[in-house]
Amino acid sequence: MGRKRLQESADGRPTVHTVAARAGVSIASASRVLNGIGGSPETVRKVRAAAAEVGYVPNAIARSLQSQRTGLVALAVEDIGNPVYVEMMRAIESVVASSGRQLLVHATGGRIDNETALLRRLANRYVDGMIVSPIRVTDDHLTALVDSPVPVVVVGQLDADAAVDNVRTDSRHGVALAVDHLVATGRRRIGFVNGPLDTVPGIARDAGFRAALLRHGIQLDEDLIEVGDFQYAAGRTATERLLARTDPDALFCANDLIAVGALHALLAAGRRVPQDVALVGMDDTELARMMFPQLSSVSLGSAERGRRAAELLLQRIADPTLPPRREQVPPSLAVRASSGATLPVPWPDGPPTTHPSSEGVTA
Amino acid sequence: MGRKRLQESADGRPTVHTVAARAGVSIASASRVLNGIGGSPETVRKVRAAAAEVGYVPNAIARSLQSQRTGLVALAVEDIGNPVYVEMMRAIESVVASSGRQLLVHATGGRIDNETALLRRLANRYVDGMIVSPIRVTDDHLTALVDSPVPVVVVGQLDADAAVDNVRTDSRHGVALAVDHLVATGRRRIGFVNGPLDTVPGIARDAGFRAALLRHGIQLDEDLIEVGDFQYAAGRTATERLLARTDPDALFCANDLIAVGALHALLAAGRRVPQDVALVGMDDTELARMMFPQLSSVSLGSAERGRRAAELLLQRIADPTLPPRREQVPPSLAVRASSGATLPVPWPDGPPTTHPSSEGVTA
DNA sequence: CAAACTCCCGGAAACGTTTACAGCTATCGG
DNA sequence: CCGATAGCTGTAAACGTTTCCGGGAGTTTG
Repeated sequence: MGRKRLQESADGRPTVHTVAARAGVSIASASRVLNGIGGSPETVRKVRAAAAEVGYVPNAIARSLQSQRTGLVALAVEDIGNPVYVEMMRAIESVVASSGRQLLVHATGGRIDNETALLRRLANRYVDGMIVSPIRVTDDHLTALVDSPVPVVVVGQLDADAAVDNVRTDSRHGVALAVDHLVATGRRRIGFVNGPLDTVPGIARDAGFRAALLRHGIQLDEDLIEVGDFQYAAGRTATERLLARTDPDALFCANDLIAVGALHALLAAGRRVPQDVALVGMDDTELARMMFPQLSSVSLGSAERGRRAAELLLQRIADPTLPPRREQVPPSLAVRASSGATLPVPWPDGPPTTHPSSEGVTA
Repeated sequence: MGRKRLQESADGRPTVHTVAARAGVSIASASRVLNGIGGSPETVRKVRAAAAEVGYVPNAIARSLQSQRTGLVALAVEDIGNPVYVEMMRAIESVVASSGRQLLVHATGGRIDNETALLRRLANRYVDGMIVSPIRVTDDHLTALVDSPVPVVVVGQLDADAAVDNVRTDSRHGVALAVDHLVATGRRRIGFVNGPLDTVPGIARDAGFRAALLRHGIQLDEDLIEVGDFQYAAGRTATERLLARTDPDALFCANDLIAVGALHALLAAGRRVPQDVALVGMDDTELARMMFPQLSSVSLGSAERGRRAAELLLQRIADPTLPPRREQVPPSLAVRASSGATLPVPWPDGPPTTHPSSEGVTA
C-alpha cells in the first residue's frame, strides 16, 4: 500500500531508486554503496539494509549499457556433439573464468548463414568477444568476421591475409604423422575416410593424405578413399562402402567420430583391429580412449588451441588496437592399441594387457 | 575531420544519432525506419542509405534495456561432455530457435556454487529465461531457483512442493525396466555401477535398483554394487574393482558413459558381452549405439524432456503469472546386442548380423 | 469550402545504471 | 579564530535505443 510505484521497474522489481528511497539517500549514494566505493558508515548501513529488505539485484543490462562491457564471452562451434569441441571448450572456459568472465557456447550446426547471423546478432554488444571455429568459410563470412563490432578470434585455417586473430594447426602435417606411422608398421593399402570436401578441414586432410602417400611412393588407389561427413553414422556407412569394394590393411579417419564409426563397421564385418586392419583417427579426443581397442589418433592440440585462442581474445578485449596475430599449434600422434606396432594380444585369445600399454604414447 | 564527434558512441561506432544526422531526420524517424515501421518512401531511402554508408549496426544492449527482452535463453548443465546433454540441448535449441530466440549453453561442472552464481549473475537480465538441470540440489539452491528474477525451468527431480516449473522422468521405474529385462533373460547375479550417492539421480537409481531386485525376490549382494561418478573413467575403474571381487552375469550402469567404461573393463578382462555378462546402460544416448556391441540402454526421454522444458519456458516467458507446472516423461528400454535376449552371434565366431537387429527395439 | 481524418515527423521521456561535478559539513593547521 | 582541505552527498548527464505524444501537411468528406 505504501509502495512508491514510480520507484520500481516495469515488472515491479526493485531498482536502485527503490533502494535509495527506502534508505533515504540519493541514487548516487545508493549506487556507490552497492559498488563498495565510498559512503559513510551510516549510509552504508542504511543502503545495505534497504537493499536486503527489498531484495535488490542489479540489472545487468543497464549496467552494461553504462559500462560498455558485459563480462560474457561466446564460443561458436559447429557441433557440440563432437568431443573435440568439448575439449576445446573446457580449455577456453578455464581461461575465461580466470578473468572473471563467463563463457557461453553456441552451436551453429555448420549452417554458414547461422554463423554469420550469430556474428551479427550476438556480437553486436551482447558479448565482449567471441571465439569461432568455422568449418566452412566464404568471403561474406570472412568480412563479417573482420569487421565484427566486437573482438573475434578464429580457430582454424584461414586465408593468409585475413586480418583476424587466428589460432591454427597444421592438419596436413598431422595426416602425414598418421600415414608415416602406418607405413612404418608395414601397412601399404591405407584407406582414408574423410569429411566433406567443401569444408576447410576436409580439403586440408585430403591434400595431406595424397601428399603423404606420394612421399612414400605409394600409388593412390581411389577405391581406398571415401567421403561422408564428420559424424559417426557417416563414418560407419562410408567404411561399409569402402569394405564392400576393396580390402585395406589400414584406415585413417579424418576425425575420431568417423574413426569410431569405422571401428564399428570393421568389427561388424569380422575384421580384427589392429591385426587385419590398423585404425588411426584424428583429434585425439576422449572418445578415442573409450573404445576397445583404444584408438590411435592424431592430436591437433584442441585444448591448447582453445587455451591460446582464449588468451588472444582476452588480450584483444583489453587492447583492441593490437595488430592481428596468428599462432600455430603443432600436431602429434598418440599411438594406441588400434594401430599398435607391437601387436597387442587379440580379444578372442584372452584378455589383452591393455592397461599399461594402451594409455597412449605420444610419438 | 567533418565527423560530428557527439553523434557517435564512445568507441567511435555509429549510433542511431549518426544515422539520423546523416540522413537529415530525427532519431525517432531513423529508429522507425530501421525497425521497418512507417516512414515516407523518401525518408526510408535516406535513412537506409545513411545507415549503409556509416555501417550502422544497432546496439543490442541498449535495445534490450528499452524493450526488457534480450532474445536469449540459457541452458545450464553439469557437463557438456555427457552426450545426454547434447541430445537435450539439440531438442531445446530447435524449440527455442523457432521462437526467434537464441540458445546459450553454460557448463557448471557440477559445482553447486557455480550454478547458484550463474543463476544470480546470468539471470539478472542477461537472458529472458533459463533451463537448468542440476544434479545436486540444496535448499539454498532451491530458493535461488524459486525467486530467480527471470523464468526458470528445472529438468530433473525436485521436491514435490517446489514452486518451479519442472520436467522430470521416473528413473526408478527406468531402473526397474532394465532389471526386469535382465531377469527375464535369465540373469541373476546383476551388478550395478552407480554415480555418487550425494546426487539426486544417484540416490534415485540406487533406490530403484534395490526395489527392483527385492520385487524379484533376488537377495542383494552388496559386492555387486559399485559407486564412482557419472564419467567414463570412473565407470571403468569401478567395474574393474567389481570384477576383481565377484562375478556378475549382468551389469546395469547408471548412465551410458559409465556403461561404456564398463564395457571396456569387461572386454579387457576377457569377458564376452553379452554371453558372459549382459550390459545395460541408461540415457540411451548416441554413444550407446556407437559401441560394439551396441549397448542396450534405458531411455529417460532426454530429447523429449528438453523439448517440453523449452516449451514450458517459452510459455512462462510469455505469461509469467502462470502457476508452476510439472510434467513427466516416461522411461523406456531399448534392447540391443549388449543384452540381446536372442543371443547374437558372438564376435570370435564371425561377423554378427547386428545391422537389422541391433538398431534398438523399444520394450 | 470547412471540417474531419490520415499520415508522417520531431521533441522528449523512458529503460536502470554509473559517474563527473559541485556543494556542503566538519576537521585541521596556522 | 579563520581559511584550507578532506570526505560525503545529491543533482544531473550519460550510455543507445524505442515509443508516446502533439503538431503540421495533405487528403477526403459533408
